Amino acid sequence: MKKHAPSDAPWPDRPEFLAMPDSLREYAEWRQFGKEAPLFSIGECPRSIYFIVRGEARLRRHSPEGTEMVMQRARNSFLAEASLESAAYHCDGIATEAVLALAFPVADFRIALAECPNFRAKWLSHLMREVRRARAQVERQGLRNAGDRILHYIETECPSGQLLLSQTRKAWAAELGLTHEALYRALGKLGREGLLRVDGPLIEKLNRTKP
Amino acid sequence: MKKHAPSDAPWPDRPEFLAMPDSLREYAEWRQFGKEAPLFSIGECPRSIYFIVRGEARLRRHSPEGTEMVMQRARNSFLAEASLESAAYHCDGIATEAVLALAFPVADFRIALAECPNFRAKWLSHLMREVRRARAQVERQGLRNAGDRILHYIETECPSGQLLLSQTRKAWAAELGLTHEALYRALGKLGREGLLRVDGPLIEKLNRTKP
DNA sequence: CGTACTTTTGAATCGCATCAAATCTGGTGG
DNA sequence: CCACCAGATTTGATGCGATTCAAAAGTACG
Repeated sequence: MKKHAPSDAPWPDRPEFLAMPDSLREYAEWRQFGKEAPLFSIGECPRSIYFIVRGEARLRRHSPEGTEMVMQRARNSFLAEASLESAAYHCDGIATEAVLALAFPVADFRIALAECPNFRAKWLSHLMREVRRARAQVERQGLRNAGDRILHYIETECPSGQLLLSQTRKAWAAELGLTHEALYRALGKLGREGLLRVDGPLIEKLNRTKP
Repeated sequence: MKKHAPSDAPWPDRPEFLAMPDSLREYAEWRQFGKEAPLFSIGECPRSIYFIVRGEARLRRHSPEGTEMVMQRARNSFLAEASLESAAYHCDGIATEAVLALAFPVADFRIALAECPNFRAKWLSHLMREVRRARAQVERQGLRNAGDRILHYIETECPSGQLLLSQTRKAWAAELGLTHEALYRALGKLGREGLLRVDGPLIEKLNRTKP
């Protein structure tokens, strides 16, 4: 690990990070990104795998008409895991706030995966979780109703039924594939119907069945 | 491998299948499923990983209102790879036509992954491809326009620009997250606009830019 | 030949996107 | 501390496109 790690960096606690062999850690490089700064851009050849230590980064694409689509949000986790074997990035990687990240060279990453069984096992788990997450997102996008998407999001992302929104509602709308206006209105409607309790950034699903 | 393999079964040629160690093959079991038969159901504990040798099987879920959502189509490939470590299936696995499949016990599958580097490498590639595919599907569902989804599907699923539809259009509509009526109309419109050449089951994207 | 399903077209409806505009909020600099 | 500004939040009005319901024609299969 390069010497000049920011002193106040919290040490990542994710299993797939902890299982990483020291040999790979040696090659990691600390990098910082400002709000809206690109970690990488679509079409580029992946040289590093990023672990987002602090802040948040996203994988996103833009439709021809300009609508933004969010494919992944990474906080205290890896970003763009599937790029480990791609010849080019399929999405843009953007810091949505100030980001502190560890960059691992892909070649060293592959070697570590081949040589360290424990690390590999955790990485496999991580990938499978990512497949399930992406499929849950597909299912969510398939719901034609704005309210249903909101409820589905809370159900799949928040086991407790309580969502503490760590982003603006506008950004959340993009993640849900909605316009922000549609999100505001749907939140209001769900609140009035007693299906949701909205209190600032805290959004709680109430266990009533839809009439 | 159990003795009574159907004699006319084509031998799978997928790299992740070919790299499989013989030890794992020993434990595989041939299974057949009729049209619409369930390979497994949502909530069940995964006991087998299925490789679809002949025919097609799908991973699907139903929204509360009954709309069908297709998460994965498997032909000559594994189905529900992410269930290898789940306590329960998150989707239904359904044969959309007569299916011949190989069922591998999950425990033996995990052992083979741990012990056979070559197999493991192929499996990792396979998982990452599946992540990318799911994300492409997320992006597609994010397109609000029926025509855009059709074009996106051809672009991402058919490098040649030609799609030979191996399913009914109605089933394709479900995969695109559309009603079949919307799909028919959008196909007609794209044809009239000269963006698509539709000829029975062959659908070809023409390289004109949208006006 | 008949039945079940897909394909196709039509008309009405509904929800979301879009455009517009009025607050509200947090952060910056005077 | 306050004025100010950019962006988020919220509400309103309008239009478009997909859904829905309906029905006819085509197709596969026993």
